[in-house]
Amino acid sequence: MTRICKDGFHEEFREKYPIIFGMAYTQHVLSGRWKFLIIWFLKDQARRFHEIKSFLNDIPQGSLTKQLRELEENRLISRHVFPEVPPRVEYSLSDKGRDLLPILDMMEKFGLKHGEITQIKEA
Amino acid sequence: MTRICKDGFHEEFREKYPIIFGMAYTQHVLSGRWKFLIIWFLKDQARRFHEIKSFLNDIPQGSLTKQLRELEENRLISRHVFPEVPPRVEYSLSDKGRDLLPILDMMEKFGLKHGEITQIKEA
DNA sequence: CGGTATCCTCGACGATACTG
DNA sequence: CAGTATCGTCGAGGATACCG
Repeated sequence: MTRICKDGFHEEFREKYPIIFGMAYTQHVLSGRWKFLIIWFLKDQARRFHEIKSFLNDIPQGSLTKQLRELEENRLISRHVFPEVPPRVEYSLSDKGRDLLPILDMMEKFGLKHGEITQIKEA
Repeated sequence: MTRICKDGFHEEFREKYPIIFGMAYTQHVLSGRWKFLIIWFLKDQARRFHEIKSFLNDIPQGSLTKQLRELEENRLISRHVFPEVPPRVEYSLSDKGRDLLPILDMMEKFGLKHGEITQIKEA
């Protein structure tokens, strides 16, 4: 019987249980409340820090920075610093990040087909 | 400019920003550490509580119950109680849950293609 | 403009014990 | 067998202030 260990997508899983490894890895890189929105927002063009922040208007700067750093560590996006004053930084999708778009697309279709709002409290 | 509000996939989003609503909803129903593994495990056949627990051997009973309840609330799985002693409960995928399988499949492919292990500490 | 640095809250997750 | 009930931990996310 296949058994899952705590470390989720530990390296040994890649050979032993590739399916689980694959799903767990993808869930991992997309984990976080804003990541898939950021990826979707970058799909057509590079965007500046402030543009992303405006798009996600409720996100605190600190959180956005953290999410962007994680996306960068996982090579889903690239960060481009222009040596200008005032500073200017652009984020764009990498090829790896672009490979996620079909998944986001299917998630969108699933949500639109099946989405029901239950148990959402009013603000 | 499209702007995201805190409530994520609030009802009004369905009309205003269907793409965001769809992705957010799908992320929501799949949120949780074990859910996509449970769905994947149920893909071919109904499974008893204990079978699922054995598959996810590190999961505490309480956590498993909670994940199953949430999946059931979101209509991704069905719960079937057999009136026997000792009790017997089977979980199976609903049609809605089955619609997630292609997404899990793509997540698997993405993970296998791009998965790199970084920053995982040894147990 | 595009960040860091702190501190805090809150809920997911988990460990353990008990039950119909 | 398949759950509840309770309590504790831990870290993501968020609020706020300051910086190159």
